[in-house]
Amino acid sequence: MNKEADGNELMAICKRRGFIWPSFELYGGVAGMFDYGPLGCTMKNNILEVWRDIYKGREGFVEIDSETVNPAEVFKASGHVDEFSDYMTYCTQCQLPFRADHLVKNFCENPDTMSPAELEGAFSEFGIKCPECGGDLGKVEEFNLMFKTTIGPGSARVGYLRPETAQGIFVNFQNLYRYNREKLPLGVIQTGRGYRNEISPRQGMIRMREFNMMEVELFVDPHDKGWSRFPEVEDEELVLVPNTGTDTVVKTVGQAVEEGIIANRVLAYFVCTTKQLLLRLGIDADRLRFRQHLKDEMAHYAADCWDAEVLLSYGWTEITGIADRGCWDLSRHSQFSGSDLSHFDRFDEPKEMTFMKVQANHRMLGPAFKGKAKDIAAALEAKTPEDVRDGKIVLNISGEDIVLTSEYFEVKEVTEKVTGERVVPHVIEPSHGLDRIFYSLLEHSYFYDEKREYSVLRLRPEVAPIKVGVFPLMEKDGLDVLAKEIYDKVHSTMTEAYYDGSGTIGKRYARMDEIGTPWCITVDYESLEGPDKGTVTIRERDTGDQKRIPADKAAETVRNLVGGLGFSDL
RNA sequence: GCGACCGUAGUCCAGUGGUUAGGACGGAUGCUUCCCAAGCCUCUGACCCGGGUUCGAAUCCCGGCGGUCGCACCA
Repeated sequence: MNKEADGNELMAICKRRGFIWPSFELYGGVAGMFDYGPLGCTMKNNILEVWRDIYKGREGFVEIDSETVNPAEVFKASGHVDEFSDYMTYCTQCQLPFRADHLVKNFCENPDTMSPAELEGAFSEFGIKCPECGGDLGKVEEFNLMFKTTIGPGSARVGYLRPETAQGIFVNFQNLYRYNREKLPLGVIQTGRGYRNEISPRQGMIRMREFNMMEVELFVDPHDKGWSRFPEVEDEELVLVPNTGTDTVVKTVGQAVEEGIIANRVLAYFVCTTKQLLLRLGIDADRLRFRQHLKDEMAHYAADCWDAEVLLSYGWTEITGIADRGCWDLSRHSQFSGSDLSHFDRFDEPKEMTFMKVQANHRMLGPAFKGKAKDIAAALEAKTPEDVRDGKIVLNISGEDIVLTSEYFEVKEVTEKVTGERVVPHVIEPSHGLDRIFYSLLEHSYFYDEKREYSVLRLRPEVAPIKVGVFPLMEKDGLDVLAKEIYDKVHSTMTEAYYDGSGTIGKRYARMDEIGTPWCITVDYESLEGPDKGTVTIRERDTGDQKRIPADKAAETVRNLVGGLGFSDL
């Protein structure tokens, strides 16, 4: 066993010590589902708090919490219903799976609109066989990566469990925009579960059917993709794998933008923010890189996308994606809902704008069209000079084509004072897979200590579920009384402590090392009498070094250490 | 979804038709002034589920569920 984590040994610790448990083991288990045990739950919360500290604390973004079950309309607009739903068939002979609509492509007009029965009909009508072995094709089945359900009794209202939390933010854009007093940039964060009905989940916690996300949606002015704090990170280095090749390059954030490797400053800033977050959590810098999505790899909504990848026992694995989703989401929701989801971009000073405009001639329209004149005039003025053909404009008013000749309108130059324009905000999305980050931290902090002959999790104090073990050297002679007093003072939901008086002292240290507890406090006989009366020892996990500190300062000391104070500065 | 392999205490392994399923580690308890998984006592705890064959099944057969790996699928 070496420094690189052995996935099995690590998973054994996780299961044994209560980080994660495969779900429903009592009933045989379900692949791709895991429960967080007490230690895992605490550690997961700690990761969330660090993420919140950066996005809500440092950047001042706002947090919401939206529904996990969404009506179908949401995912029709987002594109997930179409993109995540395929008709599949299997060859009855060689069992290979095929997209049913692809097989009938050469025979039918609109294969993607056909029902399963129509597709099966087409197989027999056109004699379509398995392209691999020529065998008969089986039944056509819909395979959708989203979990489907119904909302309310009956099956009238179709709903889906969200495959990402992002849509909850997009559908609340108007509320959030007003909350932010109609200003951009507008940063919104949300954490919660997403669901994908994976065909065959593998790789443990890496591909889960129900998973936790920490998503950030930053709405920016499409004309301004800068970021005010950009200068702070300009000189920080990033390990990048651009999609122009397969080479890894090291560039500063500033260089990456200047050389056009990363599309814009705001995207680059959040690539860098992601690096800061991951390193602060305890990802090994040598096993972290940012890889740009290939053009054909990009999700249907993404304009540019960088993945934070970490090296795990499974290979390079995506744990965070930072995407520029452009105006896709808001445009689509605007189109499907009929609501205006734009931002009014006020110019610094109003512009005098001169342009050609179609103006209705009300004097002629009124007598000619009577009651319809008002609608016609409005429709007419919505047209542009380019709509004039052969001196005429054709309008369609409630299904009726109306041809207007030039006496009913005038194309003239007008000068207007324009104070701003409506734009659909672009979205920068750093989306973090919480479970994947959680697992990566365990792998990167896993260390087999040759001297001690057991495994140690070198977790950063901020994420370690238990901050300090509190032990009496022996559970008698009043040592246990003092140790329990100290435990009571130190232990809180933010600074979890663990009292242990059983077995030998070495065994207790080992137990704490194995779950990543950074420090242990031990009450010994010197604590009770002699020159060191009133002091206790505190031991550092990674070095085994010990110092004596006053017992009544234990709680304060632990808080300071968690806050970043060095052990050697005690 | 297909194929191969696999399924025994919390964990790792033994048992391959026949008494009460055995060990190690772990966990609990007690003793020893016990600072790095020390020793000793005692205790705890398992044959994935269902059916079949058999006098008798953890063991053989069938089915299911689950796992690992490969293929396929997927971010």
